[in-house]
Amino acid sequence: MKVDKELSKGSHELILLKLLSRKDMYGYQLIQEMALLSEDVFRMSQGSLYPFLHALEDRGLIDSYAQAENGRERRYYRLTTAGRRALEDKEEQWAVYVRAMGRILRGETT
Amino acid sequence: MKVDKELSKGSHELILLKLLSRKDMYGYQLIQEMALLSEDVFRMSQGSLYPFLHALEDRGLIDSYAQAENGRERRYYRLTTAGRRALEDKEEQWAVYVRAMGRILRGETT
DNA sequence: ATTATATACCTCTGATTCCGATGTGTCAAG
DNA sequence: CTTGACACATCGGAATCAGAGGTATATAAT
Repeated sequence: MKVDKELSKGSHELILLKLLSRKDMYGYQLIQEMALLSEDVFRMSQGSLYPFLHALEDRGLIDSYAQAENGRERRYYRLTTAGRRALEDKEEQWAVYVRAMGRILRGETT
Repeated sequence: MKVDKELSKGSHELILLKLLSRKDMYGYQLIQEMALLSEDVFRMSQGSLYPFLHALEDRGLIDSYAQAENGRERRYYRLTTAGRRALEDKEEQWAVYVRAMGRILRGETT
């Protein structure tokens, strides 16, 4: 099942930072892993991914290095220290967000 | 705590439909209830809300009626049958979305 | 050989979503 | 008689994202 993109939008940063926190990855690979892990709920397009990665790099949350593998040039992205901090922050925000939605959906008064 | 708006964006439709499924409400009231129930995690601005409500009305998910209360004119919004269906759909999508994010954050291979 | 497919990178443009700023007017409290 | 909470609304800009398009290589199929 695919959810409306308005929902999955906005979680891209958290997802990418999280994936990169486990191992360095290149763009194409990030798209595949994201789809695999989420069971196809998150399918980020290349047109979204690459500008996004460049922006994260500009903000200093990730950096990158080129590496040739079986003749193909790949650009690997790696989480920086600032990126690791940003990830922690995002994960906490995610938890807060989910709890808040839970309260609304269950209709609790507190 | 307030989460980055990129996260809370996209949940507006689900939240509004859910609130209206419990009782008819007017715009200002929706903003207040949303903030109260979410403990200030979701603070929708008027500049977002009213165009949003009009759009939901155009799509037939809600309708509205004016009602005067202590001299003040209020426009109450009410969920339609189509709106109720949309809400069910959105709630299911929300569950799918949260599960998928959970898998990614926990790093499960399946 | 050649064609198709998967891999791998990238940019540009438009659509959509949302918020801040701004505007109108009412009511109650000081 | 002014300030602040209430209540409605529009407009313009900022940000996010996907689709369409472009380049190029490796491999499998025909």
